[in-house]
Amino acid sequence: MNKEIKIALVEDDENLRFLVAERLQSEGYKVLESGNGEEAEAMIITEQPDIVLLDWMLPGKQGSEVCASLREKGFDKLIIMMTAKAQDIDKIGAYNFGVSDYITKPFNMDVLVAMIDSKIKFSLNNEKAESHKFGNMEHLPNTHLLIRDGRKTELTILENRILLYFLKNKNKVINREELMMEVWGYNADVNTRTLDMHIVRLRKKIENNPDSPTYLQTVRGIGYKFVY
Amino acid sequence: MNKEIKIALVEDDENLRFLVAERLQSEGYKVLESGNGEEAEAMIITEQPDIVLLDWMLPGKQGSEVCASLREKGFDKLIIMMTAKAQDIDKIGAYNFGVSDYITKPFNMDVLVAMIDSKIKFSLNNEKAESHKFGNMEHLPNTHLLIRDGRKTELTILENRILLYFLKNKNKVINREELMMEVWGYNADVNTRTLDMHIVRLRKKIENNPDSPTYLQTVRGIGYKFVY
DNA sequence: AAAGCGGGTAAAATTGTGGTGACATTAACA
DNA sequence: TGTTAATGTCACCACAATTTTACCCGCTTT
Repeated sequence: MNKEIKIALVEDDENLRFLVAERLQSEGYKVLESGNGEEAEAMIITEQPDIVLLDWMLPGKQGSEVCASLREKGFDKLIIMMTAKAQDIDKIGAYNFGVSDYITKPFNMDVLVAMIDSKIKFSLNNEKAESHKFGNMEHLPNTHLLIRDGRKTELTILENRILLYFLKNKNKVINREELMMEVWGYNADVNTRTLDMHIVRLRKKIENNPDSPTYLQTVRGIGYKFVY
Repeated sequence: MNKEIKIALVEDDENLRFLVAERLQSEGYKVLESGNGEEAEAMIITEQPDIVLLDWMLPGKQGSEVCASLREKGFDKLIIMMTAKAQDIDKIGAYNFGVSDYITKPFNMDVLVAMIDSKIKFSLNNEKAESHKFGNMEHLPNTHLLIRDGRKTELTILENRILLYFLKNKNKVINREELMMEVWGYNADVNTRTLDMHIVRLRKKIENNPDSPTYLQTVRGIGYKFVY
């Protein structure tokens, strides 16, 4: 390993924390431990670890708060949420807090390590997290954020997915079918109006003047295209 | 089928794999099989199949890892995840690993085939990014755009279709019937004036001086021809 | 229990495209 | 040069595609 990777582990259950920390250390990572939200936050800001493993249920301060707070303070590395119930995350809208990914407890240690390895490789390759700029905006798909002149707007999961697809296919006319396939998958059971609705909502977030869109343009009779 | 479509099938359950592979082959696809994540990865990178069918639960390396790893290595084709539990995918955040779509096991073979067909249809369409140049103009049929010295003009569906047809038959005299057939199909119930009208509108966009067309010329008594 | 959020839908409002008739212009040929 | 048929142009309108408004539902948090 050519660079020491720091991982912050925020978990109040000491047994679990010990287990995870030991395993991660044995994998060659440097582990920073904390069992408390407030403390963790300060530590993370000063230490700037490459990955944060964050428990969802923390005494005092909720994981979501810690996460949102870190993002506020400009922390842009990976945050992996650890949660008890599988369904929680999406329901909770965790991505809106800036969570990059999550793993459900109880988890297999191998899976966790694999996940981290893969994330690390990715973020090292890309140095910075993936990001697309257009006009005075910047889209950070990993954090579901849209930055306009420094001000942040949160995107929902669907908005994020739609925008990302457009950005990957800029200037190309995308028909509704294709877009729906991309967003809802093959078993799309939503009607076309719904897609249009999401376009409207997205426009409100990305367009300087949503009434006359400059980026996300309609192509009458076909679908839309993203121009920049 | 004008092009051989390659599908990589990564599944450790040999019975299932055999069934799927056989069906896909009978549909005319070339199938590359693998029951192991590591091996599959190498194969996919070298073979570059058009679609990867990837089991989520693999011995050794998780499907998610394989997927993420493939994406890192620049593999940008479709990856369809096959998973046991319906809820898993969204919960797991599979899209973050680069999964394009998923199908839940047990699945109906017909559904799988339909899904693949439909996916293929799009990804093949996407490959062609044609462009036709004439004079100081450039026509991008996929974007419905006409670029004249860097300035863009939008084309409507019909304009785009008509222009494309002319460009594919440059210097050839096209009679009205043929053109109407091309644009409105065989049950065209529009009158001839309508076609002329579209020619006029198109000329306004493509001709430097629409009053005396140089590209889209009239062939009195027959129809039109596109000269360049 | 109530409020807030994401996301889906129906229905009304709006808009742009394309079709048409009426008329002008042109080209061909006597 | 006059006649005629073919083509060009204009202004208008219908209609379908799209946008907007307003609402519902399920879920979560307080």
